[in-house]
Amino acid sequence: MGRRKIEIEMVKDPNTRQVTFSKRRTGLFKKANELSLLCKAEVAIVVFSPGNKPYSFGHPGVDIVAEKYLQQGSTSSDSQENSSIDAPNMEKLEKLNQELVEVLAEIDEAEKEAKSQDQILKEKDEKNLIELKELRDSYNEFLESVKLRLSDIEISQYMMLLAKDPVVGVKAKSAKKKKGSKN
Amino acid sequence: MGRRKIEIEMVKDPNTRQVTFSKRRTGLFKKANELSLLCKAEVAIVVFSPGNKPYSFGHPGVDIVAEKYLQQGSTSSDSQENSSIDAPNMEKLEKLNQELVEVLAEIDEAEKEAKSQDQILKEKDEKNLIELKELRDSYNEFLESVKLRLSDIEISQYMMLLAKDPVVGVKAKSAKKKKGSKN
DNA sequence: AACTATTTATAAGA
DNA sequence: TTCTTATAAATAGTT
Repeated sequence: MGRRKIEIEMVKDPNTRQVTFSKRRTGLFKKANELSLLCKAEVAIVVFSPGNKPYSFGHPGVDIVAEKYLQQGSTSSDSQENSSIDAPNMEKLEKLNQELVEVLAEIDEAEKEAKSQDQILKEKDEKNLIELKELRDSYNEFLESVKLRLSDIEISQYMMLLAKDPVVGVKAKSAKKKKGSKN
Repeated sequence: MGRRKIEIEMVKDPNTRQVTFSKRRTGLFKKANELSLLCKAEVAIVVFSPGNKPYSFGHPGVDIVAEKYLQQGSTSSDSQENSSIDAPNMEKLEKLNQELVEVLAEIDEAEKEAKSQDQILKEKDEKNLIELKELRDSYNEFLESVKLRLSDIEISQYMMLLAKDPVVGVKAKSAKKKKGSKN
């Protein structure tokens, strides 16, 4: 899909190969994300770059999907009653995932509304200004939630390390509440 | 990429959804295969269809790649003690933080501009429209990067948790491909 | 399951 | 390295 067709075989030039990897990994993850959204499917991907660096994508989470797969894939003929991951951190991660899903849906909605506004705005400029402000609000809201989730992670294990490089101070301005649709 | 553009949201019609799932799952696996061949990268994908049926792809194999992940996840393999995070994970968080900072700055700027737009808009409403679009774009961009990074963090932690448990028997199921590869 | 009109991904190039 | 842009590839709706 580029300037010219290429054979699907190892790219010889290391530099080009790295570039190709980055582009295609991004594309792969994007596709995976779309698949999960369009079909309510759960997806988990793990990739090792040519340099052997690990990358992963998961919706609702690599851990969750992997766990599910392991459960079904290897009929739990376990000798232990240890069937699920038992760690307080796990709970936090799941919660995080849940929130992410919700926020994503919210953002998506806001985006659509913004689109439909596009048309209306061509006639009403004032209305456009209002929309911009609202979008900004939901924007801040989102940032805040992200910050909270990061905090959870920190608490789990990264706190100490992050101490020297604290999570961004999101200056949540007037993060009202989600935008209401008036149409 | 079809007769017409579609929104990335749950396909309502069950039948259409199933068809979409099949098509896109095939496409996703194909992309994964190309990535592994072009870049000598190792890839593993697990997907659950809307009907909750598992599908997987792996090169050289789901189990192999998963295993590798587990291995790397617990670098310090000589201690029963769960050592803290390693440098690579730390890097990811820092990178995430960095991006957050950048986006915040961007938002702030956009906000200011929006304000000044208040005046200009009384004369030029089109300009405002553009502003709205740009804000929305950076919005999506940021969302995506955060989402991907969160996944990375999740997997890292998951690996560490799992390292304590005996994970096994992932039987590579319907992996479409089966090309010969010198592992 | 095939077929295309279109959209999307991306190989080169800047 | 990030941004274009020409082209290849994926795929939504159709048959």
